[in-house]
Amino acid sequence: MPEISIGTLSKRTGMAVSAIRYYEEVGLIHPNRTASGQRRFAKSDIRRIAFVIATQRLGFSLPEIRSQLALLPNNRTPNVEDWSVLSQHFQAKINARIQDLERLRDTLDGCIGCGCLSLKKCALYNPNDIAAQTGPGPQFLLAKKDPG
Amino acid sequence: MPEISIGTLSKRTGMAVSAIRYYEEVGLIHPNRTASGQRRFAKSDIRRIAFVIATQRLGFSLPEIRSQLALLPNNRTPNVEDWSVLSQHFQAKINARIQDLERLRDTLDGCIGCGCLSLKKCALYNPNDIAAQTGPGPQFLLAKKDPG
DNA sequence: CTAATTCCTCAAGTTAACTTGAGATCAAGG
DNA sequence: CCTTGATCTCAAGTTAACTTGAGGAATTAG
Repeated sequence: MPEISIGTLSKRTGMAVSAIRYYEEVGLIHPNRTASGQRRFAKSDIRRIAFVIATQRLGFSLPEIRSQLALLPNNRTPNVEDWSVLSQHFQAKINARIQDLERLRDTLDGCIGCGCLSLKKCALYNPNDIAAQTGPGPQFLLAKKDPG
Repeated sequence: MPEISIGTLSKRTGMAVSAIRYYEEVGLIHPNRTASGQRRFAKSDIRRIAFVIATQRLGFSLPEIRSQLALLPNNRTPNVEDWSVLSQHFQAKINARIQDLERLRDTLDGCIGCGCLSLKKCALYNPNDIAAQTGPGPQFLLAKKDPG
C-alpha cells in the first residue's frame, strides 16, 4: 500500500497543505518521512483528516480531537471497528449537545412569556449556576468547555 | 432612573470592564458619557449584556448579535415585547441548530454500520455537498457560517 | 538535462474577542 | 485636602487555528 504525499492528501481532503503540516505539529497525524525529508501519509490518514473536519464542525478543539484519535491503534491501520468506537463516542457528544440546546430552548419558552432574560434568575443566561463561581471575567464564558 | 457606572455594570453581569468597553467599541452597547467622559449605562444594558452572553453560548459572533440587537428600539428603554421579538428569533436559531445536529447524528448512525466516514460519500464529513465548491482551503470549513 | 512543480523549515502575519499595561484623570471617604 | 480606588485612552499582548512568505532543496515532466 503506497503512501501519499502531502499534496495528494490535501487534494483528497480539501484541507490546505499548510493546515496538514499544522495538524502534524499539534499531533493529529503522524506521517513518515522519505530519505530526503518529505512527508508520506497512509491512505487511512484521509479518513483521519475527515474525522478532524467532522468533529471540528461540532465545536471540538484540536486537543480534544487529538485525545479522541488517540483511541485508534497506532501499530496498524485502523479498521471499521476502530472507527466505530470513535463514532459512538462522537454520537454521545452530539446527543449531549442536542439536549443542551433543547434545555435552552425550553427555558426560553418560559422566558418569552414572563419577560425574563434578566440575570441570575434566567437559566438561559446562567445555565449551570455559573454565577456561584469565584471571580467575574472571561472564565464566566470560557468555563463552558467540556474536554474529554 | 439613575444610570450606572461601568464598574457596577461589570459586577451585575460578571462581564469584565475591559470586555464592556470592547462591546461599546464594536457597537453592542451605546452608553452616555458624563461631563468628564465617564461611561454611564442604562439599567436595561444589564439585560443587553445578558443577551450577548446567552447568544454567544450558542455560537453567534458579535456582529451577528449586534444585528439582532439592532431590532430593539433606540429611542426608549426596550420593554418585554421588544425582547420577546429577539427571543423568538433566537428560538428559531436554536431549533435550526438542533435539527443540524440531529441530521448529523442520524447520518452517523448509518456510518457506524457501514464503516463510512470516508470522504465525499459521507454526509457527516460533507454535510451540504461542499465538495462541489471552487477551491480547497479554509473556506471549506469556514463556509459553514450562517449570518443573519 | 533543464524547467516547472512540489516540498521543506522557520518566522511572522491573521481574525475574533478580549486582556493587560502605561500614564493620566476623576470621584469618594476620612 | 489628600489619598485611594475607579475610570479614561491608546497601544500592545493573548489564544486558536491557521495562512503567508522567504529562501532553499527535491521531484517530475518534457
